Amino acid sequence: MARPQSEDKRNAILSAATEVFAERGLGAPTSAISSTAGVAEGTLFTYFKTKDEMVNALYREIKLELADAMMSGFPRRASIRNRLQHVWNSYTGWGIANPMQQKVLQQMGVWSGLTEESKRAGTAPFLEIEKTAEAAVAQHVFQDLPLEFIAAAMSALADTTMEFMRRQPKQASRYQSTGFEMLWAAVCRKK
Amino acid sequence: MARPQSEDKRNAILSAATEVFAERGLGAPTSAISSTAGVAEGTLFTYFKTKDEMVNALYREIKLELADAMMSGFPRRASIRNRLQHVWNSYTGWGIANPMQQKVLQQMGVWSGLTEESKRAGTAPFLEIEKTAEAAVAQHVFQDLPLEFIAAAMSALADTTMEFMRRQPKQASRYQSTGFEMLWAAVCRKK
Amino acid sequence: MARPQSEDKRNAILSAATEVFAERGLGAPTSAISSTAGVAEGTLFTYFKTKDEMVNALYREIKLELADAMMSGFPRRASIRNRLQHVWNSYTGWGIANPMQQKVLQQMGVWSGLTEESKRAGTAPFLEIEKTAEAAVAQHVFQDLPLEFIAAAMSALADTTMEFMRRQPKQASRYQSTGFEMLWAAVCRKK
Amino acid sequence: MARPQSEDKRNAILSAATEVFAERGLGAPTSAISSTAGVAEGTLFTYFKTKDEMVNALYREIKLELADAMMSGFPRRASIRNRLQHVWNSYTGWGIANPMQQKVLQQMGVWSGLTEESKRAGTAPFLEIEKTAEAAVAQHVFQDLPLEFIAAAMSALADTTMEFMRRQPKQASRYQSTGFEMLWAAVCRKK
DNA sequence: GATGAATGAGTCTTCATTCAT
DNA sequence: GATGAATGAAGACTCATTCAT
Repeated sequence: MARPQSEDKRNAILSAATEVFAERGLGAPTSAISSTAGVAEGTLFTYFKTKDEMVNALYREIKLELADAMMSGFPRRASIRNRLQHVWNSYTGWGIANPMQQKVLQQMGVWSGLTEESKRAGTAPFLEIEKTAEAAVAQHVFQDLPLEFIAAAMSALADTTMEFMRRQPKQASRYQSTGFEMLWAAVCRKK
Repeated sequence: MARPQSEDKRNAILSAATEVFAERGLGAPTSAISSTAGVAEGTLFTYFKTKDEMVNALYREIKLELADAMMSGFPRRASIRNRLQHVWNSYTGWGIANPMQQKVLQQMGVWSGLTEESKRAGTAPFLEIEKTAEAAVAQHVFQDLPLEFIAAAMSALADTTMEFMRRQPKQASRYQSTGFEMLWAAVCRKK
Repeated sequence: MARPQSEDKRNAILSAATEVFAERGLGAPTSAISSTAGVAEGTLFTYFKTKDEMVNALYREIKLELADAMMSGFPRRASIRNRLQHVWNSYTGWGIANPMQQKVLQQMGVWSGLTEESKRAGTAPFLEIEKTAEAAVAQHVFQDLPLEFIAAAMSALADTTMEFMRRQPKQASRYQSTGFEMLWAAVCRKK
Repeated sequence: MARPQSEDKRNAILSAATEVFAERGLGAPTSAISSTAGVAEGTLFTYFKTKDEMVNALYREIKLELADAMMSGFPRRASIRNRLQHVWNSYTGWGIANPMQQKVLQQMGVWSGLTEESKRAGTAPFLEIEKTAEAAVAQHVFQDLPLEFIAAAMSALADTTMEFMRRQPKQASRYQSTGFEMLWAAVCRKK
């Protein structure tokens, strides 16, 4: 099928939205986004039916980017600890490299407009990680807890860690590795 | 003197705000709040100069309530672990008992209108806890990390835990105690 | 009859109104007036049924003061020219001494809420002056024009003169006397 | 390109504003203006950022129209008296023909929102007249007074005259010519 | 009578969305 | 498809006036 409209323009809009939302919150006007994107106000609505739909699309886009960053170079055969460390490092690394995206993601966490479908789509690309976690539970490495909970805990701890990495850039790598040790300790089965 | 400002009405407004914000986000109209509170639209503005000021007031109010809940019965003389457990239990307990307040607090975490003063006022009542943490670090029980980081990590983990306690009420107490063990493991100095 | 309410408070309100209106225009809120007057917001409405009524009252009050200033020492027996000069000097003198009152009076000139009755009441105290003018017309000193027109012309010229007296205080007395000569020339019958 | 801003619509808004302001004062709501203009409430704000800006624009527009009326057919070579008479006649003529505009102009005279820039822009087109007046002073025809004062006096006298022309239309031309004679007498150097 | 909290209609302005060009 | 003017329903906030104290 022929790709309608211009992929470039769509990206420009989402990228502008990221910038604007990071700075002014999800309440920022669409006009600020279109002007940042260098397109007309109306154009936004030829790519997205409504603002809410656009925010949902952005959510999925960012989640995909994040998944990409995390899955690239994923050491499928390494030990569980190493795989988890990869996840941790790539997640926090991505967050530091993409502060706006991460900030927007946080805002979307308390936004009521996210559709269930978006939430589902947002978690889908992390399948590989889930498998690792499943294995970890099965092998009695992790505690016997729902994967979702472990994932959420990791995400929460990572967000906290990133915030401090950003606040004290000189200590960034120390926070990153300590954060991981904390996660590992938290998540592993106790002897 | 004429009718004095009524503490009741002020509370009704803040309480309505909690309800409305929890449901519709901080972007909810003030008119929804005043009507929920059963007062005229203008009345809100005799108690708070602007909407932003009202949100800031609400933030401080909730933080105070939370501090109250956490500090009441604080076992000043108990072991560090027991003190931390008290903190954990009372925090998660409060969050489960006051889901709207907790939700609103989370939204305020990504809200740009919070004044520095409010943030300061919001952390002030947790002094006792801070002291415990300081002692824990000094006694080499906790890892050598900034207190703020430990606090943030705890708060993040607790929020996550509460979410799952709410989702699976039957497992609530299991989540609560496992969550604490995770925190304790994460935060303690490794041998 | 016993004087109801306090004359003092009424005066305080009107005086505050003068001050506030001079600075912020007739659109200024009644609350600004009551607070300047040092009374409660509601008090204003025990002295005046509505804001409009209050403005009308203020108009009459100021006009009376002005009349007082102009009629005191009026040289009833002097020549027409001297009587007119007295009027001119006392009017401009009053305006310079009472800039706020004069400013408010000007604003009321383009205000649509002035009642016909107020307008009538406002001109009444100038009867003596009118008589002078009538005499001047009768004696063929003034041109044969409606008194009202002559009065309006004088008032307009005086307002202009005062404005310049205020702008260039060092030239004030020069403006005052030149202004009068202009008026006299304008108004006298030509040979 | 999309629909460009229409000069027509802008004019419709300013014209409606003139009508509404003349009737109800500058405090009239913008909604009255937009509805009179036959556009949506929001449309007004695509043409003018704020109400104040719109009022300033209207001021300049009216002043320009007035200047146009006064400068068209200005007898550059005629005697000073004839030039002044042209000014007088065209001013009062314009005022009678455009009562709403003139009323609005008067209201703006006591309005505090006029920017300095607008005031400057408003006087600029009257340069030719100023030159005449300068010449008149230089040639010892006019009294030695600041031009601004002479202009203000003329304007004040003209406003008064117009008011009476309007009140007694049958006497209009008599008022007009008498008014001019008064001005001329007032302004000329005395022998 | 004095007070000032309470009221709610009214104000300016914003903004998502539509639609003529 | 792209544009940006047009729309009008909100939204936050103001203010004259009322009324409980």
